[in-house]
Amino acid sequence: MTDTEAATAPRRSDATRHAILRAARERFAADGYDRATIRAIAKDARIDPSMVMRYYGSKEGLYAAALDVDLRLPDPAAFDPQDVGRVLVSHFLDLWESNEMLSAMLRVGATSEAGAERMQGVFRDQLLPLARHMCPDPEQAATRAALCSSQVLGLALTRYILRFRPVVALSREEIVEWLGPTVQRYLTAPYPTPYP
Amino acid sequence: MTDTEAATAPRRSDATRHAILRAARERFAADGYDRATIRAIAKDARIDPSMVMRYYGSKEGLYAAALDVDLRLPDPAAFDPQDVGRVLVSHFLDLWESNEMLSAMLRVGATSEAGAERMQGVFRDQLLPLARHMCPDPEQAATRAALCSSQVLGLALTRYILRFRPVVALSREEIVEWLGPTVQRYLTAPYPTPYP
DNA sequence: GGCGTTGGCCAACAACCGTTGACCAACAAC
DNA sequence: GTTGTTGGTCAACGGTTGTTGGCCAACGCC
Repeated sequence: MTDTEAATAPRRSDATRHAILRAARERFAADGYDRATIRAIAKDARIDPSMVMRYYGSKEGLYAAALDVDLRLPDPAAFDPQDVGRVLVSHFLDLWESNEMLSAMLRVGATSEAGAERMQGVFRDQLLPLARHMCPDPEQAATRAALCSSQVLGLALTRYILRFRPVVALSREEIVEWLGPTVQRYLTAPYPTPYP
Repeated sequence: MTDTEAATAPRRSDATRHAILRAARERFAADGYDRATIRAIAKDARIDPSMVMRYYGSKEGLYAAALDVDLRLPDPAAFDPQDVGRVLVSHFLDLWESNEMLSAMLRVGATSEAGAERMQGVFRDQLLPLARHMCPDPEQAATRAALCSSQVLGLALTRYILRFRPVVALSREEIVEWLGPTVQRYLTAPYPTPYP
């Protein structure tokens, strides 16, 4: 620490910090904001609850640190614009199943005001630029991006949170086949409902 | 009560019971299961918290009584099968905006296991029969009904819970125009994606 | 060796939760 | 007028939560 904000030599406590974050994501994803207690998170990370406070200040602070989400959306130049629907749905499925962060974010978003606002930010900042590149009229980009998120989040909600049986039973390919065209239409269809 | 389970003459306490239920629905819708405390609900209903326990046994019991949801889905014979998408989306919009029960159910469903199971039941029991009437292959009815709910609940989530700005800004007609065809396809399209 | 910093545990606090049971006013029945 | 029922309040219990502060062991530096 003698250095003035230099390359931050790795501290011994970094492992603990990381363990706390990992446990916090798991608990937030499984239990939501209220039921995910600091005590339970600390027990998972095998440290004392007071350590969580010391490293992250408060429960709110821990939540903010744990759910720093990057959707890692693909580059619009990397695929055929006519495939954007399938590509996106497939990507979100990957995201949701490889990482507990999104489930955590969704559960907390449905639980607390702060969580909802953070979620707004994530989808606005990351999905909107892609929508701007894909849709015919840039003025509609926000609306179209939001429509996409309504379907994608609806899938996540029914599949990972509410666990509707038929949605859980769907295979990855079936989901892409069903939702891909929907997302495609929301992003690229010339105007509301120009098909039968 | 002297009568053996007869027409139940209206008691004086019925008003209180009803006030409790109304307050409970509001609180569950606004705060979710955990944050909707019995004390707060009782204060809204202007009675003592212990009355809630007396009338509904426990918080779980209150929740079960407050969220006895009837989707009142329209009769399949009452509209053109080609319009089922728009009819359903429009109906769900009505439902969501006329009543706080659905918001409450969604928030609690995202919060607690019991809430999620109740929600499964509601959509399975009430949406599935309609799907059976509408879709080509009855074997797929469950899947198609679940896909519909994924889109409808995704809309409700982003509009009423997370309050994504562009979704909130959409007018009723725009929503019907955008989501109607999606729901229509999920219910009646002959097979996954038989269009470009 | 002495000593400050770091990483950690322990015990407690104040607040709030669901829940309980004792108590009370009003009213109807007899 | 007594008595039983109904609708309601009040005060408390036991448990859990986020949060705080004091104490302790290990290590690096001089």
